[in-house]
Amino acid sequence: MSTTPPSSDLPKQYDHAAAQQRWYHFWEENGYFHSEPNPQRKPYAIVIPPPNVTGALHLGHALNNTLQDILIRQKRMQGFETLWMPGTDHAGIATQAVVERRLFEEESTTRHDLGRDGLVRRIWAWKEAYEARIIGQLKDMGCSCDWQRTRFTLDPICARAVRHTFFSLFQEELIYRGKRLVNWDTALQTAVSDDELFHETVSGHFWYFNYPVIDPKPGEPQHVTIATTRPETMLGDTAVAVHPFPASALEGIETELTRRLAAAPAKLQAEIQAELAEVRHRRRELLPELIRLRDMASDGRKLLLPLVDREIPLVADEWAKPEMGTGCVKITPAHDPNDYEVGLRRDLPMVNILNLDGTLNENAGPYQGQTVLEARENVVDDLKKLGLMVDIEQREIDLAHSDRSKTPIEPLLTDQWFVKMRDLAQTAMDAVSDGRVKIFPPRYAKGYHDWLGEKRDWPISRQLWWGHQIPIWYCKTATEEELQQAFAGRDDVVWHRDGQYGQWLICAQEEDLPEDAVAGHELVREQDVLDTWFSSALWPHSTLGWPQQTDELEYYYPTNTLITSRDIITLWVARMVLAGLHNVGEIPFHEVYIHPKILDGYGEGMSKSKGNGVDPLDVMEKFGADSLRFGLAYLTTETQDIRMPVDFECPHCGKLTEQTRENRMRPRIRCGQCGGEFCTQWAEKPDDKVLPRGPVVSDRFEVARNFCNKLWNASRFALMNLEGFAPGTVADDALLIEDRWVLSRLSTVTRQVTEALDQYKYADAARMLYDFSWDEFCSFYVEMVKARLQDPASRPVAQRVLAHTLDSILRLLHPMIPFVTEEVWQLLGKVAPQRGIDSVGPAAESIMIAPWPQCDAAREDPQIEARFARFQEVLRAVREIRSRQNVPPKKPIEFSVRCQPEVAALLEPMQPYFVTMAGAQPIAWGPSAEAPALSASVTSPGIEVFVDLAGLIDVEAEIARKRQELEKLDKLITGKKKKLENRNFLERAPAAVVQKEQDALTELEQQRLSTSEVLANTLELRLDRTGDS
RNA sequence: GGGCGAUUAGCUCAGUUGGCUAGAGCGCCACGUUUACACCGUGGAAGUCACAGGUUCAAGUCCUGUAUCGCCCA
Repeated sequence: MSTTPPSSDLPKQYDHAAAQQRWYHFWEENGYFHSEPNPQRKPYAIVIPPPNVTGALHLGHALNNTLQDILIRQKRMQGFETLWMPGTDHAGIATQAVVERRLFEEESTTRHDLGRDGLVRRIWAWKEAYEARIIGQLKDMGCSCDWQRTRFTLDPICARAVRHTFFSLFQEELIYRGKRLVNWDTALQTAVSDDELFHETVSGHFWYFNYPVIDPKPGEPQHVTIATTRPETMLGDTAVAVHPFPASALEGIETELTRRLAAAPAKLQAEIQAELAEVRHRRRELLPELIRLRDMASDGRKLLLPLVDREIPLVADEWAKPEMGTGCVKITPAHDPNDYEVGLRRDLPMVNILNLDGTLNENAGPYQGQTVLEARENVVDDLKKLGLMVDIEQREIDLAHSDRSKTPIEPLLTDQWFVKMRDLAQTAMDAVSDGRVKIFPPRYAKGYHDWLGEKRDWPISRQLWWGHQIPIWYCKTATEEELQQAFAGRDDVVWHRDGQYGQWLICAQEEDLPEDAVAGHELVREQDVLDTWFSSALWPHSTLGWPQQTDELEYYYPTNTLITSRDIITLWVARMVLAGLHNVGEIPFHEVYIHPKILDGYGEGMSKSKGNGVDPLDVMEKFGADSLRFGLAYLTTETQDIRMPVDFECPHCGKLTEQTRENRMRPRIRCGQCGGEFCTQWAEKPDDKVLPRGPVVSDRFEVARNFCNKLWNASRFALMNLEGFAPGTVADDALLIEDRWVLSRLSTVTRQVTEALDQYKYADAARMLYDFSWDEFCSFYVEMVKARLQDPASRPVAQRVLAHTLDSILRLLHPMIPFVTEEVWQLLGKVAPQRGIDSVGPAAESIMIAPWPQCDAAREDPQIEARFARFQEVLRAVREIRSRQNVPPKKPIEFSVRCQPEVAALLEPMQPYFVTMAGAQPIAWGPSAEAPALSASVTSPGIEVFVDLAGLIDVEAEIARKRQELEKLDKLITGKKKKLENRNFLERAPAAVVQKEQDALTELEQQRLSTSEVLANTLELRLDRTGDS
């Protein structure tokens, strides 16, 4: 058992660092995080979205994991057998890229120097380091993951699941090998994905060339003119396209522009006007030519591709834009994404002219061996010599570059592996549309359906070394009989014929095949690895042991909830659903909660590359893990992303410097207050790095920090006043008003918080608990119970209710702020180990495993709550007058309240509390209560409060006040009257609403009457006084 | 270009099925160390609910359009 400081000597400020250390170990050592299948209880399971081992966790991860831990801790307290399955993701390309970059920067080594095994070893070392760091961060945050079950997407258990999945998909012929245009990085010689590109505008040229027409008919043109920014690609042209309906296309554009012109603001009109003129010009001058070409295309006319002298067709396709260039476009299907689509549509040959290193191959004829740029120059020269070049324009070109090598990307047609999505996608769509998988907020289901609905085949191969190597062996020479013989009696090897290359594709389910597995033939292993998402798609069942039918799989699957961010709904969530359905025959989770994104002060997403990120460790160091968690939960609303302006905190003087777009990438910053310099995450040079680091923080966590501290101090008060605590139940008639009230509110809040968390309304739950703890428990209950705690007669009941209420508040808050609640729970356990008011029992040895509070409808008392509301209203009025009139806090005052008898009846029992909480003594209640001659007043619906301040009143202040009030009342009364004079309103609005408005008007008029009376009195008094002096 | 979301106090955000005399925290102003808390207490000031139309007895809330910002997809 860990030690806690004696309760008599608690610090005024909660020491988060000490508590975090103490209690995380305590929980872990007691095995509270671990879960085993237990038929006695219902399971509740969450699988973590495995963080990349690329780097440390950022604030987005902190949010994601906080929300999961809140649910897991709540469900654990609710008695479920809860499993939070942790782990990390190998993140193929990202991790390999990071390690390769490091190697190059630090050792000037490339992956080719190290070789495949060498590189993979280095990446494993990186993974070990970062996995440890990530898990450390999650532990710092208090995450209650079952660490004994930690998985990694590349570990043997996950690898086996990947092999089995690949095998069965291959066996079912849902995996195939095919061509695909990829973004080829010629420097690194790998394909890169779309999100690893950046676009840069470079200055280039637009060349116009003529392609001769073969055997033109009389009246037909001798040439077709095309334009291109990449002349060398003409060597791979397999067609020239012209629009199939140029007339209607141009007409459509003109109509659209005319419409836009009419609607456009003045400043845009000139631009549209110019476009319109251009289109009209084209309709007159160019259209007849385009129609002629279109007719030639449908007549099957061919062109002669210069330089390589290949016959290519003229085709009609909508990709040719009649409003652009010459209206004709060359088609290079193997080297342009749009042309590739045209090639598929028009069934054109695809001629690849590039080697993997970026030089031209044998299909480029005389240009073979030249680089792209050399070929470009030569092609242009040669076309010029042939007299086929008609024009050159200077032009800005948007060029895709590889983020990793910073070199231009070449689109390249290569062999890739694919998963057929038609049927798999449908199963995943059905699971959501028939409600087996529910997505929250529901609007995100649209993107899920739209994306899956395209049913595009999933390219799963990557030209990398870090990942699951595809379990395929090629064999060109064996016959089918030889394969059957070699693998006789084995059901873990299947093969299909690859017609395109005349070879066998052999897939092995469990074990790698030796090169000589087929006697007399060589097997060659596929070098590519699988897309990372292929392994993460299996995460919910692979982590539970699939393909083995483990107890865990049986018990926890399907898991309950998946919590993730919206950018991977398609990449990950959709694929988990279809993989789960395919492999296990069951959805992977019942509900998906999509949480907000964290943005910076400018509304931009936080990212490493932008330099606007916040490190959760900085937040935890300054504010504590509880504050980080509560702050994030408090901000997690349904529709809003979380905007978080951030500051650099000067390590010398503590002064904050706002982080701006200008300074956020700087390696060093000078503090505006003390002039001291500090370094940032961008520091790389030694003379920057020696400076102390300035953490990036956000004051948005102050609310949470203050709240934790408030809770700590209220607990401190309770602990200090629970001395001599005697456990015992409390009979209803022993409860005082404030007890009944706080118990009533506690029950309501318990119900509302439970409901809010069930619907992933984290912010609502956090706000309700914040408001209840601070505004009701601290500001009222604790204040009101103080006197009773001094009196031996009333002390025991007060102690019991106080201990019980604090106990419940702690439990309700525990999922959000686990450390401070455990700290207090342990302290409370020392002074009140047995507690409860309905029944007395021992407190759980840890709040983590204490039962979740139940609401108790019998305690909910509208009468008491109404009484309290009135009390608070009057108390506020008295305090307002005191403050307005500058009456010293300790000076006793007297007041009277004019109100209906039933309101007076509600207020009367509260009399002693006015004395203790506002230093004010009521002297009269009810309809006949009169305003003293000299008074300050506050008027609110149904209640007028007068404070007798004879001789002390600041008359001018009251007069000004009353005049202002009258003005406001007059405005409201006019509005209400107008409404009530409106016949339509009286006739059409529901009677209850009309009545409500009528009552409100009566009330306002009453308030006005009273206020003007007081004003008149005061004015009279001022005259008297003036007369006196 | 398509889809989704946002726009409410100086800042960051709440605001249920239309019924609102629009709320909170921070910041600001005034007062205050009363036996848990200055990471506090009490009170106050502060809003053309982005803009323009429309529906309705009634619009912060519903509809249409515009502007600005963000995210996703091409």
